[in-house]
Amino acid sequence: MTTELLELDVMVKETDLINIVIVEDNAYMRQGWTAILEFEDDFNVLGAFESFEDSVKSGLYKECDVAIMDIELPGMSGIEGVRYLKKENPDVHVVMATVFDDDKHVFDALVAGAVGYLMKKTSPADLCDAIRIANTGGSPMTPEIARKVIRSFQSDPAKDESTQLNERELQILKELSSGKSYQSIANDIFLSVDGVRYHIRNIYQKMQVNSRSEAVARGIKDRLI
Amino acid sequence: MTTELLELDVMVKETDLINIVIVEDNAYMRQGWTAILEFEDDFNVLGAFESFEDSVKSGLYKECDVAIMDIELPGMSGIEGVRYLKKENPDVHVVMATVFDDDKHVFDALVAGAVGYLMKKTSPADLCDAIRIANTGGSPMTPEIARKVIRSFQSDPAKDESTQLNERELQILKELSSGKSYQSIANDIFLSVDGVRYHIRNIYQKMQVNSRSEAVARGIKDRLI
DNA sequence: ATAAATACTACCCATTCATGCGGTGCAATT
DNA sequence: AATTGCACCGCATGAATGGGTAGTATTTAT
Repeated sequence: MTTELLELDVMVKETDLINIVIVEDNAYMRQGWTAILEFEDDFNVLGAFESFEDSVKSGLYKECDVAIMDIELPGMSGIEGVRYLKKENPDVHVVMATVFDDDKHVFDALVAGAVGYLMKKTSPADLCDAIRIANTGGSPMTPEIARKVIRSFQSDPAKDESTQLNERELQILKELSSGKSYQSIANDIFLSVDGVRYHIRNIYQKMQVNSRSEAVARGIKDRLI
Repeated sequence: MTTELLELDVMVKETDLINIVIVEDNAYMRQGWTAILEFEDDFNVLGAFESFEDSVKSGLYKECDVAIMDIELPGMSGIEGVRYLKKENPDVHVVMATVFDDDKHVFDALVAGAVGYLMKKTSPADLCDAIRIANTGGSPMTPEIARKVIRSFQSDPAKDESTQLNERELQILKELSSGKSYQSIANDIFLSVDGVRYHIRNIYQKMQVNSRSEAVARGIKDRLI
């Protein structure tokens, strides 16, 4: 009777439509995506949340096919979210959609279990395509991101000089590891604080990190210190 | 004539009086010390400066017997200052007078070349005594500081459990080394951000450091990570 | 000779950190 | 039953950090 009809209805939806969950803290972005995706005939937006925690509470993941997730979220980050999802609802295809395109974020996300990685500036059409790709087992990503991924497989020892720290940077990295403040380092090596910052930026970029402690940890592990 | 008299005058001063340079950025403290020391018959305050750089520019160190120096200074720190002085004017006896009493600051100062180490709360009388002690080749320091110094010689491997990181702390130290923010760590180990902070405080205290990168560096070197 | 590249210097701004202080709940001790 | 110690939570604040952007002087390349 009624229940059977309802069940049938659900069945049809589940098999025909791609069920989507959106997690994005920016309200404009979230609503924009929701509107775009709702407009597609083969999409069904189950819910849109501003934090990963909220999305979990909704319990929607068990019927979700594809999740679009921001990395920068209040509370648990998108990357932590993916990790969590891979344990609890491993069937959900998670696509990261963020503003970060540095190697670390990309790889962290992919390692954590994301199947795709988009930039937020991706066009609506591409976003939709990405979801369809993810749903059918593919890995949507921009060419730039793809390049990064590819590079990670080839030429592991292909460390060109652009990833090597020069004398100055090495010196500063050592100072960093000793816990000195920028100001102290500047005094030690006769540079302005901003001069020190200039080198530190470069160090972080070369080492693909974004904090002092990461740089120190990596530096020690790579025997640079 | 006049010049000879002047020279004689200087000679007398140099042999009779203890020539002192003060480096302390806090104006109240600086003026207070100056007043206290000027009041003593055997002291001669050559100058009082708010930064080490200023004190160097004055050129007074070449006739200075004892320098009282703060650690926390704008620009070059007191510890860096001592290091500098030990090269340029090694005959100056530097006494650190600061608010820090943690092992690291104490040892850094002493290693850098300071002969004494006082707390700022030291009484005027003790301060004067300290200067006389320093001038005659002694090492003035409070009993607490002395204890720290002594401890550094005895029982190097006497690491009681109070300096060992427990399970929780070790776990957090590892997270710290990976560059995660407090918030991320909190999510990872199911604690509040302030709970994480609580442990980090303890870690820093046990490891005698006061920054994330120092903790990471030490942790790796001590094979805790 | 002019255009890049390099090594800084300088500001700005939001976030993160370090740290002090007080408070809560719980378990072992006395 | 009262006390103490420990793990943790919250709040507040100032300093340090990271990232963006832009400008300058000196080399180096073209």
